[in-house]
Amino acid sequence: MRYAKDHKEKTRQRIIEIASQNFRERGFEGEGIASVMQGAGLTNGAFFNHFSSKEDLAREVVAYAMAERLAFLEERLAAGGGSAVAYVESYLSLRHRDNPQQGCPIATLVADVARRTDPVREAFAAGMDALVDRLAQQWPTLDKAAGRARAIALYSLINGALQLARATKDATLSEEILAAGKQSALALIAAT
Amino acid sequence: MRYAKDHKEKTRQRIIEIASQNFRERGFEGEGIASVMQGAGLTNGAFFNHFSSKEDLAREVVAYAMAERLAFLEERLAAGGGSAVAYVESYLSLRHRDNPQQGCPIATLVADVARRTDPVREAFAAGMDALVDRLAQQWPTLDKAAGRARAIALYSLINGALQLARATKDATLSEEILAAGKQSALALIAAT
DNA sequence: TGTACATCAGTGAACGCGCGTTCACTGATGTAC
DNA sequence: TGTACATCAGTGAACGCGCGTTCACTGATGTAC
Repeated sequence: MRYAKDHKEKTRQRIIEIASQNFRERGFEGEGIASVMQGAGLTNGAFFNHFSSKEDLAREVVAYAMAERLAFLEERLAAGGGSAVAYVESYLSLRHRDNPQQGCPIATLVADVARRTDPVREAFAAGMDALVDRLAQQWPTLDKAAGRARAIALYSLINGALQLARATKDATLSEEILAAGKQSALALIAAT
Repeated sequence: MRYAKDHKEKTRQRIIEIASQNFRERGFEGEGIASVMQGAGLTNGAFFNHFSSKEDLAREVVAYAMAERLAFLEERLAAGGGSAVAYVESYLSLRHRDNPQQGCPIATLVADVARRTDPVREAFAAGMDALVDRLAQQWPTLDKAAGRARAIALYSLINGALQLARATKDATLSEEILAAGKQSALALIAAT
């Protein structure tokens, strides 16, 4: 073969990584294939050697970003001695608000996903389910359904607050939202 | 003058109403001017008699939809004898999940707003602020800051859950999310 | 009252542009002998 | 080892299309006299 055995696979992965940042920053519809390929150091024509369509890339990006997020959650929980407090605090920080391109894909892509085709939606649902399962372990005394319910509520709350804070970024309201979200999320974590 | 005094104003309003539905359903970038105008029974050329640009329409739509939502919240609170329970239950219903085009503009437009220009964002922040103030009255025993904090947390939670339920609509996860969101939201309303 | 004119909301074709996608071609490298 | 060939990731121009926006024109109606 012409290149090292994993050359093509590495290129494909690079495209997915760039796209996962650009899609998070500008949305699926706000970011074009040519721009993604340029970011990966390639020209647009090479795109279709790797993906059958933009929608195909969207599916890969959602799966990749959600898996990456799960790994990040694991790491943060481990660093916090099993507690989700540190995770929530970084989630509702100014740093996360101002850097969507490498932040939680739920907050940046959920609205886009709701408008896309089944394969993209399925990838999102699978990633979401895994995140919920992992976060539910935060409350070992709750049974499975109750743990998942609380994890879902927590994700709804912090993801909803983060999106609101981003949309109101220039108003004082934005920091009020981050603070209120944090307070309520910490109470939810600590509830008996 | 050629038409009745308020003819142009009525047309303008009709365009805003159609656009507010279509933008909620397909996003700002997923819906075109020609399609909005066709929905209003006009051709695309007439658009610029009423708005200076698509971004200008976006600003009007956000202001309109947020004001409409405030009126809806008022009405629901009044119907519920001042309680937000009925509002939350309708918010996290299958009916609302499946009809974004006439539902809460926060859930459908917040991600789009975060990526738009200042005028659109300011309209959103103003509408959001009014909604928070109104919902805060739900807890007359709390002081102003605490009431707003709780209103913000409640909006973050239900809006976040609704978006997640929409993105996972075809999976069983979707109804699990609605139920978990409802349970947690009702607890938040009732908290002392 | 009747008629000529002014107004201006709306029409519809055209504009340049960027999009997703296609495709004939290139050229660096691995393989065969 | 050296050389001819096969492979295929990547190039770059082209495609049709829909977008936001512009503009010369239309024609229904109110106004002036």
